Amino acid sequence: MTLKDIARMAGVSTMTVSNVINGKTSRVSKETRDRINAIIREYGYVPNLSARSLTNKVSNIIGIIISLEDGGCENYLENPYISTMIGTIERSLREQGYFVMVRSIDRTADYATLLRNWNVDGVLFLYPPTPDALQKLLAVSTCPVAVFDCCEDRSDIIRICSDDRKGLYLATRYVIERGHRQIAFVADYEGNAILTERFLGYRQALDEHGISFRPEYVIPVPPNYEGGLAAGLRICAPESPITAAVTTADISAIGVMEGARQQGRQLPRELSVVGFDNLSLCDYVTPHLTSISQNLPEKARCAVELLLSQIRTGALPTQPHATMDVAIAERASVASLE
Amino acid sequence: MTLKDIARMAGVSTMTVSNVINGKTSRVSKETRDRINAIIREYGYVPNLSARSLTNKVSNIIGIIISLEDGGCENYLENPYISTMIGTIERSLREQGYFVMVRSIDRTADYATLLRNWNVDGVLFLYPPTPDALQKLLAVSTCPVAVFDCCEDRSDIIRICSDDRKGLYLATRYVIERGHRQIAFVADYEGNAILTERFLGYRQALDEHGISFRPEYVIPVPPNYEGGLAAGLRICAPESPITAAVTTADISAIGVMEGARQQGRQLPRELSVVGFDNLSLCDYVTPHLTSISQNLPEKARCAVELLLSQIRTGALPTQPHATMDVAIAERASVASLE
DNA sequence: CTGAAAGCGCTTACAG
DNA sequence: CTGAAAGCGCTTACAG
Repeated sequence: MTLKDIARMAGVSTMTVSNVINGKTSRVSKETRDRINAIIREYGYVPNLSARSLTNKVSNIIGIIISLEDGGCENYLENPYISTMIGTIERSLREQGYFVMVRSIDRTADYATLLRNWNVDGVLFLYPPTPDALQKLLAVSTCPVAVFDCCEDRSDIIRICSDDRKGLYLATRYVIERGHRQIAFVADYEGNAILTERFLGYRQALDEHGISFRPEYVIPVPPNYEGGLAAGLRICAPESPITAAVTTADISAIGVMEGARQQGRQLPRELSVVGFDNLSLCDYVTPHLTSISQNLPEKARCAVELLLSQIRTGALPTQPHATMDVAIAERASVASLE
Repeated sequence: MTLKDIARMAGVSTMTVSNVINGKTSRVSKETRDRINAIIREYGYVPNLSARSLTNKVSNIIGIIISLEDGGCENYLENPYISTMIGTIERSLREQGYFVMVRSIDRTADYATLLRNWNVDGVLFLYPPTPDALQKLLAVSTCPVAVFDCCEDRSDIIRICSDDRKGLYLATRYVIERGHRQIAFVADYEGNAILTERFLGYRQALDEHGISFRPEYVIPVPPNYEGGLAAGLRICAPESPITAAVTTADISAIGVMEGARQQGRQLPRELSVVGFDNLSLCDYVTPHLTSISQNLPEKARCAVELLLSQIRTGALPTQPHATMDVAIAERASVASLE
């Protein structure tokens, strides 16, 4: 069933049908409009969007790009963060009449090809590419781009971040207020903008409370389970004076707890830990993990809104950088020291 | 840059360019072929797939459908199972030259519309719809369909299951072999084909070991965290003789453990628990959860293979129903009784 | 208010 | 081995 079929049935031209479908009601009399709409409903006509895309030069397709280039998300497959984001993004976009293509990319060329294959209207990067990779990707981009958690100070793309500095500030202050003074920061932040932000939050909380920073309390591990485990083992080595650890991912925090346990520590009494992301995972582990919550659905929706605004107006939003607020989600993984 | 541009540059017709691109090499002389390929490479030509889709009636788009109809996956957003599947499916399809559209659907009409909007070549359902819903969906399907974990005995679609019965048989036997006799089955299986399969595995293991089945040991809760929690509280009520629980989802098992803990039980000593799915979650909880592993990547790849085979040959595979083997992944959540 | 025509970028018989 | 023409299903100026 095509426009032509409907036109024939209604005894009008395809152009008139097209006008009705696209709501250009001013150009069609009420009678023919009703007649055409009745036929459309009766036969369940559905427009062919490839054809529309071909003439309109817009596809209503948004790409969710998962960059594999820098191995930054080797285990994205099992990351509940990813499903949460994809799910919320898909739903928001669908409500706005868009379609979601999910695509992992190995090389910049894959990305360039995808965009032109389908006339993609806009793309969302779930992870920030490295500055170099981002530069290359933007060079070949043919549509608006939104990047999550990209801390680079550039104003030519949409960026949606969380208040990372505040996140670790809150986490660190929280443990300080409970009497901790020997606090580890678990993440290899150097060279990573977002982790550096978080590190600065940690520093700020220490400074405000007159606790001097000790470089040896920074445990430079990747923010995943294995990294956390290694950190936990080190933090809880015999004689270690550290009583609390702040992390940059729930998974990392869970690794730290496991490491502490392997060193024979009782949790949370002998080591307090704070996560980051506030995944439902936090309720599953023992002790339940106190974490920094990001409100992922809001983050996803905010990105979608900004991206669609750019697509529709053709202009970058006046405020293309949004920072989502964070808060501490208190559970049971931090002990008060007496 | 279009076919026409290339044709002009090479001094040939668009048809010749098209033939080169589509590898119909027999119809073009080597020289013009090389000339055209050089131009394509130089200018980085990328075909417009909407146009190709329009003429070819095939789109190379595969839909991953997430059915919201029966609320069966209310919390799919944070389910790592989903990201694992989407990730693996996307990668397999990409390697075969296909594109993935992810789409949640509220009503059958959404689905019908999607398929015709884009001439979708095939669809994958991550969750089995209810039999009724499936019937409706198939009635409007215009392409091959593959459904995960659909136990209905129908041979007109591709179905990829795990050996659910064996899964719970293994889980139950495992705890029996460790001395347990009072074993709860945690899931409201009635009316759910897949859960019924698992229940039958539980029964079989009991029977084989001469343990009589007790209906009151079936805890009819939904297979999620909250359901597990409720089950755990009940299983570990004072005076309850139950010493072990087998479940149908890791999340459910984690809920059971939490419920047991809330009743003051020591784990695993005072309650043994087995999960299902073997998510990485199992390593994160305390005690580490013994579970039934499904090999999700293989499951995803198998589905992709069968689906593409049907798309390419136009005929349902001779064996459209695949059952993936399962195994027990031993961790620390089951205690041996003396 | 309505229509005939051209065009989006591609492929496929059909001729030569 | 190569090309001219028609067509996929849609929309958009341009006329009337």
